This record gives sequence, C-alpha cells and structure tokens, in this order.
Amino acid sequence: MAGRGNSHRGDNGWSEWGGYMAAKKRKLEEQFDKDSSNNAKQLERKSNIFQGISIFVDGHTEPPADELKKLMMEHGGVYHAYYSKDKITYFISNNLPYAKIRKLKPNDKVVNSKWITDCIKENKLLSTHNYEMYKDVTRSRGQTELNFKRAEPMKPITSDFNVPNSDDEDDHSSPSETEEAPTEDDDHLSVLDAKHPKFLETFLKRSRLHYLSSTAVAKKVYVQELRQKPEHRQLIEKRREELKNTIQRTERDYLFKIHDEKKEKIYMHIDMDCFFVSVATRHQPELRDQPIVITHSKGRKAATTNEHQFYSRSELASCNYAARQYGIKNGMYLGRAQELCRNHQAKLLCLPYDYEGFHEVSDRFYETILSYTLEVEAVSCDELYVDLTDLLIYLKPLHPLTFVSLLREEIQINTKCPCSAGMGSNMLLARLATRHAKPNGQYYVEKGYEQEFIAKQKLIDLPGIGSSILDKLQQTFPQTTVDTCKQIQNLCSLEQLKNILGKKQGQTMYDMTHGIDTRILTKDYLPKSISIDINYGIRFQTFDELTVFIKQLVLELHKRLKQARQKGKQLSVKIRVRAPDAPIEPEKFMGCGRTDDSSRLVNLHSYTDDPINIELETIKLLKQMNFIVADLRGIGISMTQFQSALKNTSGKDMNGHRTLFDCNQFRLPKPSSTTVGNQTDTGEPSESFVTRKRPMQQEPTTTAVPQKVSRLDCYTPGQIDPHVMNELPEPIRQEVEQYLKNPSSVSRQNSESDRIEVIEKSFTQVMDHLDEAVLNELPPEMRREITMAQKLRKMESKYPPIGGKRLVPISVPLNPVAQEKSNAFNVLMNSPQKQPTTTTTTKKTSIPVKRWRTETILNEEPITTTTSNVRTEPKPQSFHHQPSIAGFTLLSDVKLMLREWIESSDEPNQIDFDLFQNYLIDLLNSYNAEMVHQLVSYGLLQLKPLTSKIQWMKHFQNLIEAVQTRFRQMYGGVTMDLS
DNA sequence: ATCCTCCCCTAC
DNA sequence: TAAGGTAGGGGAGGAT
Repeated sequence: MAGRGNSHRGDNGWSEWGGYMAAKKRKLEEQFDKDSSNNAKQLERKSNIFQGISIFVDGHTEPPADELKKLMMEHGGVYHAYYSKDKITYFISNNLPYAKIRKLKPNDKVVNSKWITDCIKENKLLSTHNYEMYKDVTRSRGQTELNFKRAEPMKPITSDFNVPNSDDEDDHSSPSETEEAPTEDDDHLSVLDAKHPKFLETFLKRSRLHYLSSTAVAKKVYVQELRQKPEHRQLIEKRREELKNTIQRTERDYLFKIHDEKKEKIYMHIDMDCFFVSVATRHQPELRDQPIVITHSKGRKAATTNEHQFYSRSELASCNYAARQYGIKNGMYLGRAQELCRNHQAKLLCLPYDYEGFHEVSDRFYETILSYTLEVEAVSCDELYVDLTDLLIYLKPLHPLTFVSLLREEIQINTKCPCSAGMGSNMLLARLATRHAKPNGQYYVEKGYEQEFIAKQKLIDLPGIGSSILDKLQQTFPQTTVDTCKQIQNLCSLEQLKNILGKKQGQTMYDMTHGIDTRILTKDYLPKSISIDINYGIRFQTFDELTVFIKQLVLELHKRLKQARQKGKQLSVKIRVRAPDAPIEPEKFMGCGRTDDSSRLVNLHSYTDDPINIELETIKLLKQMNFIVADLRGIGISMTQFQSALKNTSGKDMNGHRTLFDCNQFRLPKPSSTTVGNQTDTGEPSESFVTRKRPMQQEPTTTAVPQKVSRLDCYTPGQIDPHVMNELPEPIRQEVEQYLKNPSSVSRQNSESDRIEVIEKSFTQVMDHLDEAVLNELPPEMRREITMAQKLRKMESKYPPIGGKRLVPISVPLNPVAQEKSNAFNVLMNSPQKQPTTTTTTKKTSIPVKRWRTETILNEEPITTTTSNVRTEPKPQSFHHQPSIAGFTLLSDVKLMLREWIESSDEPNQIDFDLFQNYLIDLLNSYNAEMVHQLVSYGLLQLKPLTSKIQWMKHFQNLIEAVQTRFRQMYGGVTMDLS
C-alpha cells in the first residue's frame, strides 16, 4: 500500500527519513545504552536468555513497548527505539501492515510479543517458529534496492521504520535516504493531483471507497464461481454433517418447531462490526476499549493547544463502538472526531489502513459461512445475506440462534474479529435485526413478533432510505417529527406515499414500514455497468492535461471491462465542475468542494471495450459539455448495455472495420416499439456465453445422486437446484422434470413429433396443473422458477422469442413460428433497448427479481395477458424452422454472405465471429449438422489459399473447436469430419 | 402512454 | 494536507 511512499514527509510514520532522524535515532540509542547501564543496576538482571538478541517494537503490543524494553534489559537483550536494518534481529509486533512488511530485510523476523514473555516464563530462548507472524517476508518486495539515484546506495538504511506515535517526526525530510523505487525520485514531485502520472494508481490503491466497491463485486463473483464447483458442495455436505454430529442441543432447540413445515423462510443478515477497525486491531483486541478510528492521517497534532490547531480533513473510514459513544461517525473528518474526543477527555487512537488485513479477514469471513451453505447473497466484503431455511431443516431441531452463535463463534476464531447477525422471515427483517444485534451480537425477529418489531424501527435505518428521502417525508408533515415506521403506518396511505415519493419508492416505503419484503436472494450476478470515477485531486489547467488523464482512466476502464469480459454499447461521461460561488480550493485538501454535475451519454455503434474507441467517444462527449477546464473537479466514465463477452474471446474490438452486420444489406429491421419497460437497464444476458458455458442439453433435473459430478457441474443458478428437486414430492417432481426436459435430450429418445408433443404436454401439465395452492407447497426457489416460467410464457405470447437458447429451456420449442422469423443474432445486431422482450425475459428467468413486491412486478409487467389467456399453441409442422443469420436461411445465401464477409477485411471482428458461431450452434441444435459442415468447409476453402487471413484462421480454429464441442455433446463424443 | 436521458439517492 | 469509488434503483421531464 503505502510502501512506495510518495510523500517526502514522514506523516504516515513509514516514509523515509533523513539525516535528522538518523541523528535523533543515534541519540535515542545512546540514551538507551545509558539507561541500560544505569538502570540495569537498579533493574535486576534476571537472566541472559536474550543475549545477542535485539528487538524493535512496532505499534501496540501486549505487554506494551515499555514493558518489553524492561524485560529485554532484565534478560540480557537489546531494545531499539528505532528500526535499523543492520541491527534489529527481531521485529516485535502483533499487527503489522503489509506495507511495513515489505520494508523488512530478508532475514528479519516478525514475532509476536508473546514470544518474549514465553521465553521468560520458560527461562530459555524458545524457537520463534510458533510466534512468527509473516514467514515469507522477502517475497514481493520488488525493486527496492535498484537504481539508487542519490547518495550511498550500499549504506545501511537508517530509518525505514519509526515509532509510530512519536511526536515530532514529520517536521523534516532529507534527501539522504534512498530506499524508494526510482520513478518517484525522478520527478521530485509528490503525487498530489491528477496531473501526476502516478496519481490514478496511487489514489486507487489508497482509496477506501474504491476498496469497498471493488471488493463488493469481487465477492459476488467469488460466491457465484464457488456455486459452480462440485467439490465445494461436497465440502458443505461434510461440514454440515460434522456440525450435526457435534452439536449439543439445548432445550430451546427442541422447542423450535417452525421449520417442520417448509413454508417459513428464515433469512440471516450478517456483517462484521466496524470492519476496518476490527481488522486493524485483530492482534491486539485489548485496544478495543478505547476509541479507535482508521484514517490516512495520523492526526498527531490534534492534542495540542486549541489555538492554531490543525484540523484534519482526513475522513474516517471506520470507527469502533468506543468512538461512536462520543458521537463519532464513519466518514467524519478526523478533526471533528478529535474535537469530540477532547470534549470527553478521551484519547483517540488513529490507526492506518491495513488493506492486506482487510482482504484476509474478508476471505476468512466468507469462507467460514460458505463452508455451510451456498444460499448466499454477497453484499460487500464484510456483509452478506444467507437463506438459512434449508440448512436449518437439515440441522433440525437446532434453533436458529444456536446455529448462528456457533457460526459467529467460528468466524471470531477464524478472523479474530467480531461480527453481528440478524434473522427474520424476510431479508428486510434480518437486516434490521442485525442493527439491533450490534455490536458483537445476534437477534432473531421471531414469527409473530414481526409487527411489533417493525413498528419501532427508525425510518432512517430502513435500507435504501436516506436523509434525502426522509426530508421529503418530513416536509409533508411539518407538524410532527416523522421518524419511526409506526408513524408512517399511521400517517400515510399507500397512495399518499406514492404521491410523495413516486410510484416505486412509495410502494417500497409502504411495504418496508409494514415489514413486508418479498425479495429473495440474488444469487446470479451479472454486472449492468462498469465505470470509473475520480472526484479527488482533479486539477487541470489545459485540456491537454485533461486528455492525458482521460487516457489513464480509459485504460483502467478497459482493464475492468476485460476482466469482467464485458463489452458495452453505451458510454457515458460525467463531470463535476466547481460551483460558481464555491471557492477555487475547497477546505478539504484536493477535494472537489461544491460542484455542479452533469453527464452525457452516447449509444455506440457496436459493443466495444476498445480503449481507443472509448477514449475517442469520451473526448467527444467532454467537448459537448461546456466547462472551464480549470474548474473541473471530478470526472467519471461509465460503460453500460453489455453484450457479455464470450468466454473464449481473444479478439480485440474491430471498430472501424466494415463488419458483417454493419452492412445495411444484412441488417434486419429493428423490432419496433415492442420494447418493454425497464428493458434497457437489464442489458444483455449474453445468451451465447451462458449457453456455451453451460450447455443446456445437459440434464439438470435427473434424479441421479447429488454427488455425481456431471450433474452438479451443470447445475446453474437459473436451473433448479438438484437437491431441491430431490426433495419434491414424487408426482410434482416428475412433472417438473418433464417440464424442464430440454429439446435435445428429449429428442434423442423420441422422434421429432413425439418430442414436441412431450414438451408441449409437459409444459401444459406443469402450467395448468400447478395451481397456486400447489405452487405454494413448492420450495421458494422452485416457486420462483415456475412463476418466472409462467411470466415468460405470457410474454412470449405477445413477443416472439429470439433464438433457441434459454437458461430455463422450457421456452425453446414453444414458439417455432416466431423462431423462424428471427434468431439469436438479433440480440447482437440491434441496440439492446430495441430488443424484443424475450431477451430480457430470458434474463429474468436467470436472475431473481430483486424488488420489494413480486406482486407489484407482475402487475406492472406490460403483459396483461392472464394465465388463462395462454398463447396459441404452435403448429407442429412449423417446428422445422431454420435458424437464420442476418435474415438468411438458405445455404446459398449464407455462403454468399460468408464470402463477402471474409473478403471485406483482413482482420475479422470478434463480434461477427461470435454471431456466426452462435448461428452454427443454432444449426446444430436444430439438427442441421450438414449445413454446419458445408459452411465451415466453405469458409475454410475461402481462407486457406490466402496468407493474409492468418487472423481469420485463428478465429476460425476457435470457432471450429466450439462447434466440435457442441457436436460431441449432441452426438455422444463423435467429432465432425472437417478435414 | 411510453420511451430515453440526465440526473439524484443510497449503500458498502 | 489527502487519497470524496462505484453499482444500482428510480424519478422528472422532454421527446416520440
């Protein structure tokens, strides 16, 4: 983190020092020597166990540094007040940030202070083996010894480390130290603002907010990936088994009967208590009684006189509960926090960020929970929801509170940090319960107590409700102070709330204040936007300077898009410009102060992640917005409307090339106003990606044992959990299995007409016979799938589906007539907002609706068709449809197009390849392998004689591989002959 | 009436 | 000094 300190000042306590500090250190050590010789006479020399051992103590230890110093002296060791590379043999610390570790020399050992006390207890020098905190200190220390620019390269470095709490250390710096990497020395500048080439990197590395947002995404991805791993499911089974065998049940447990019927859901919300502080003190928990905050500033000058006091505008990333007691809050300026502490004669302890530690604790937190269940929705690095329903059924009659206390205990052991958990019958109640539980506690809103509980909740504590929304409410009722749910219950009707807050927010507010929340866990994560925003340190004089920075931003954005394998079709740029009446420099150093914000977006010609293209468009947008460069205080670039990039995408974006589907001749008319509300923000569900990754002809619903790898492997979030499936009552299961049977697997056993019949029949059975009563008997997960399927079906009656790919394969054969008209390529060819509904519907089947009221959604869905008004059944004969590409279905047409495409450019466009590949796979899916063979051979024929088509050949190889894979899947391992 | 764009709000 | 990022939901109001 701060390892490559850019500052010349020793403000964080870990920057380099100069001659001044060297001199001071010498002086202190002389003093210590004197102390030793003088005081040692007073101090009884008890042993020589530390003969030849010298230590440096970092930070807070138990016992404290003073005591350790005394102990060293009593037992023949040496204590150094300052770190010195050539002298220290042991580095005593209970909590060492990674930044400091990086500065240790190769043989340094970081040892827990307990080693010293234990040695004394045993009266011998113990091996440090069990006390070492970081074994691999030398790893990744990078180039710190390289290329010294000034002064004595080989001279032992004096003061890499200093005593963090010493008082007068940041007054001087000196050019004599040389530890840092050359680049920082080169430009003699601190990385102050965005003009500095390293600004972005430095800033992001240190930004807590960046940490929070990036780790939140990372955790969502992590959980999702874990869900795909069969071996993890085995681990869970093992862990559950262990738990079941070891727990001793209490009387309370046996009284817990709710889960005897499966109807009642139990959610848990769990998060770490004051995460950053807990992590920073995890090896010195005894510190936690005093007020502690995490800041970049050390805030050392605060305790001096009131006059001329420096007022730090460093924001608190986190404060512990001892600090909150004085009114200190997260996000507050350090100066203010110090003020509050001073008012209470309390001393505020400022600790630095320990990003490495955050990662470590966060990982362990997640690992612990995930070892019991995958019914998890990740919220952030230290917070998540769990659907405990199934787990508790398994552990029956274990009481939820018993389970959660066991879990929390395990988390405490694994992370050395406390956490709190709330439980309730919905996610809202669970979340509010957590608030009630904090710190370090748990709370269960039991059945029957929901109303009582919700009524007393503060409105501001409701998730999604902030001061702004609260103000709106308050303004409507000037006569009373509105602050609890109860008050809203009494004061406002649903209509009234909708009037005040708008339709959706009004409904949400109404539901929440009544304790209603029908959301279910969002388990499949698909990003809707990827962006980068910097609103700190933005100071430019010229547009050129800005352009240089834009380049960096765009590269970073590109990196993120690549990493997420996303390409977007809509780019938007946001700027913050100093408000006319705001001072040029705000009170916060390099802050943005009060700004006027504005944004512009552009719909791109094609899906892209290409930095050059993005940069170009960004600059264009910026130029559209009139602003004075010198007044720019913040900038953000955001990509939306994704076509999820394909897994095997290697290609760059080929913008500017004439591409297959840019040609008007190939363009299908845009589906006109068939778009449905909110379609646009749901983006592209990337059918081809999903399909290829988890081919749907695999059988998610067979009754094979859950452990069977092939089956677990192909379980996807959009499909029904096999475990759930096995728990269904037999008749229902059969129905659902049939209903879910996908066309290719069915058709392997049946003739085509049989197949249609089977599918239609099973569909009808499921849809018509699973009435609401039955539906309610189903596990919620299943219920959701069915509900979605019903919705999907309704929508399809109005809007024809595109293509043959579905996460839930039920819709595949349903509307062949419509399929004939269009195909999956539309998805990629037309702007997303113009896509027919099915695209979105597909997605909705795979992503749980995350809303407060499912009913609302259903009602608001633009499809008004009722269940009885099912769409007309397709004519069987029309099932023999041909997939089409760019509107063509005839082999000769497609061949012609293929040739034109190949001739159009020496560098193919990946998107086109993706489209083409999808088409071929569609052909395979409709049992037209012959045509696939013809087309691939034809393509190869076109390419082979031309050396200029090397890129094409590469792409073609990939394509052939994908096609072969699909072919093998369909025809039991046989490979298509393409020689 | 239904969209799209440009915001604003909230959360971690 | 200080590191005020980002994703997502949704409303207002103009365009269609």
